[in-house]
Order: sequence, then structure tokens, then C-alpha cells
Amino acid sequence: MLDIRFIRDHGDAVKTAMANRNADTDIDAVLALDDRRRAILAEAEELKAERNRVSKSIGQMIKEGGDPEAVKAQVREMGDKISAFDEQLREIDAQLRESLLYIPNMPSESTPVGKDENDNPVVRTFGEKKSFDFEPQAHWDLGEALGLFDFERGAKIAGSGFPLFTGKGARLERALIQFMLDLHTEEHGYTEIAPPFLCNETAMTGTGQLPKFAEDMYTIPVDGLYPIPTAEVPVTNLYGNEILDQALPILHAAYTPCFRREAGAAGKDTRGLLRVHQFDKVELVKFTTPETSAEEHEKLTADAEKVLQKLGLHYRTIELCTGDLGFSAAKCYDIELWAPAQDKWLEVSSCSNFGEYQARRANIRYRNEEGKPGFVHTINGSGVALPRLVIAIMENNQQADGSIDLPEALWPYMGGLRRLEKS
RNA sequence: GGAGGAAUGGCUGAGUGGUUGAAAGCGCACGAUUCGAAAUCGUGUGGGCCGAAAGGUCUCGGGGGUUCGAAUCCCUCUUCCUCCGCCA
Repeated sequence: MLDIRFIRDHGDAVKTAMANRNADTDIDAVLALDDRRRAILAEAEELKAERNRVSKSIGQMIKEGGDPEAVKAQVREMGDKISAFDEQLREIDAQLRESLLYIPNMPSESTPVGKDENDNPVVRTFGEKKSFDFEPQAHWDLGEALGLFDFERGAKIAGSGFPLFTGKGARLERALIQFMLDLHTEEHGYTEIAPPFLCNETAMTGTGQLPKFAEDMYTIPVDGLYPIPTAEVPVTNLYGNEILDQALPILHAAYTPCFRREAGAAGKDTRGLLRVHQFDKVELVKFTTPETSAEEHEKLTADAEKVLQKLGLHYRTIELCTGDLGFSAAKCYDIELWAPAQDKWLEVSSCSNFGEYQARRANIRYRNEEGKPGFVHTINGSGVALPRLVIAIMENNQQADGSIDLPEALWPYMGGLRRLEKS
């Protein structure tokens, strides 16, 4: 959420930023609401000050044996007026907050201005495209043949898009999760979190999934809970409504399953693991001061990339332009893996710096050098998401006979197994 | 699921209707003392909103109510603790 005072003082900059984002927002309406709010607030508070004064004098009067009835009546009348003002304020506050919740973050100064994904610059590339002396197979064919997953039965018990892994496929999921968590906790300094997989509306609003993206979420209406679409939600909201007294930055890594309805992408990428309703992911989350957030964002992106380097996978890192930037992000790098049988890049991580946008929504603060509370900056990114990582491992490391060589980094996590082949 | 108890500032903990935003202690910050430190003494020390500031207002788990006035009384919700039941 943006600071209403910032919008008030930098209306034009905000409008430009929203235009760069292709965001449909009515900043003038928000400013008008803000004006009205302050006018009414001033009047209401003046009246309250008066009431408090007179009320106290009643106490005195009674002590001195006077008759306070006339004054009481007067104050009661003031109270009625105040109630009316408060009622108006409640309404305006709710409207204002609702409006602010629908305004996306300001892109950072350094975010390139652009229209859509075609304007996203490639920042760096690691490795290169593997060449095959045979026609590489798609992961769904490889996996089916090797008995790594059984999507038909997954669909039977849950629905299409709910993958089901079997045997070595299930083991590979577990191995990757453990490999990534070990890397981030032992080498990159993150503290592991095992959070709830369901979150309430407050948490979902804090990170920006609600209210705008409700249709992308699964819901459990009877309990008011949502299966999390990313560990970002529970881990960021860990510190909601707190003033942190521990040293920043705080670094957390968390494995969770993620649940996404993919409502806007129905019918797209329906085969295999390209786009699924449930997937595993290791997420990295940082809480920093404004001074260090840019640097910590770069480091977090590097931490995510390290996973792919260790697995020897060809990837590229792109920076999202203003037109392609996520709702809550100020700056974002996407990491994409090359999948030869798909003949395209697959996004496995979005590393975003949210500035104080999420912190303001979730009310996460720290004490600055003056000891005053200020909003932290939050940063997060996948480190990384499993399905497309599995696709890349399978499709890049496949052999002519349909077996798959496992990256060396995974051998210890697979109980020494070096290759997936027909048993 | 049933029956009880609890929720106050960074922490411990007073406070059952009137200048209480809240005693006291601890902690923390600054100052004095000291060659320096400890100890000691003094001063200060929650947060939101409005305001250029002075100041005002709101806030004692959340919401609602009674009252001229609520941390204090009433209703309700949430969370935690204890016991019973059920259960991975």
C-alpha cells in the first residue's frame, strides 16, 4: 500500500508511475477522499477536545457539590454530533483503505520503463543450450515412461493440474527440497521456517494477494482460510503488526506447497508440469532497512541463481519492466530455465523488492537509527519453484535411451542414485 | 467438543467509574560521578492519526454498548493457560 501522504505530495509522479504500469487507478478520487477525511477529522477532533474539557469540569462540579445536570445535557448533545462525525469518518476511512489496497506499488527508479514482457531486458545468462544428437523428448513422456509421475491418477483424486509423483519422482521432489533448503540455510545464511499452509484474510491482504487477486486463490469459506499460493504469505506476515527489535536484515527460507487456481490461465500450458494447481517451492524472504534493500535484493537473486548453477542448468535472468511488474513489486528479476523439448524459457523464480509496500499493508516496522519506527523493506523470491526445475533437469539431462542423468549435487540427496532409468 | 481462568507500555506488574497514557521495578538512552568501568545518583523513554508548529485526538487483545466521563461496568469475538472428552 502506498502512503497517502506520499500520494498527496507526489500526485503527478504517482500518476506517471501508474501509467507506466498500465494500471487503471483513479488517483484524483483518492486525493478527494483524503481531503474530505482531513476536513471532517479536524472538525470532529475539535469537538472531542471540547467534550473532554467539559466532561472533566463535571467531575469538579460534583466534588464541589454543584448541580451538573444542565452541563450533562449539553455534553450529551455534543456526543451525538461526535457520533455522527465518527460514523462519516469510519465510512471514509474504509473507502480510502479499500482504494489504497487496489493501487499497485510504485516501480523503483531503476526499473526500466516498458510496455510489456517484450521490453524486459536480459540481465545475464548462465551456461548454454545443450545440443542433442537425437530429438529431445518432453518431460511428460520421459516421466511417464520412467514411472516418475502419474498425472491421470492425480487428476482422478483431485483434478487436472494436481500432479502426483511416484517412486523416484517423489524422491526427486524430496531431494530437491532438501538440497535447496540446505544450500540456503547452510551457505547463504537463511533461517528455516516451516509455516502454516493456510492463511487468513489479514495475512493474504498483507502481502497483496487480497483483495485484488481473490479469484486466483483457493478458499476454505467455512473457516475463512486460504491455502497459500506461496510461502511469501505466511513468512512475510510472521512479523505483521510488530516493531522488530532484532537486527536487520532477517533472512528466512521456507519450503511449502503452493496452491493456485490459475484462473486467468485456464487452458494454457495444460500438459505435464508446466502450469499446475499445486506445487512445491522453497521461498526466500528478507526483511531489511531501506538503506540495504537494493543490495539485499541483488544478493537474494544471486542466492536463487546459485541453486541452478549447482545443478548445472542453463538459465537467464531478466529484469521486469514497468509494464510487466507484479502488483506489489517495486523491482523484480525473473529467473528462467531453458527447457529444450519445450523450446522455451520457463520462469522458476521471481525475485522482487517490495520496498515498504507490503510492510505498510502488513504493518511490519523496525526502529531506525533515531529509534523511531519505520517500515521495513521486504524482498522475496523463489529459491526455486520445483515443477519447472524438474522439467529442466529432465529435459536437459535426458539420454537417447530415455534415461535421465541426475546432477551431481543431487546424488547425496537421492541416496547415491545418479541416473533415473527404467527399473 | 465441554468446564473454568487470563489478556495492561520492550519485560515484570499495580490499577474496579473522574486531570491515569496509565504506579512501581527491570530494561534502554542521555547526563553526573570516575583515569576508565562497575556501583550510585539525576533526567528521559509506547504507538497511530491531524497539524508547519504549538497542540489536539485515538489507543490498556479486537468489535460493540452503558455513562457527562470506562483500563475499570455489560455484551461479543479472538488468542493463551488448566481440566475433561476425542484424536494423528
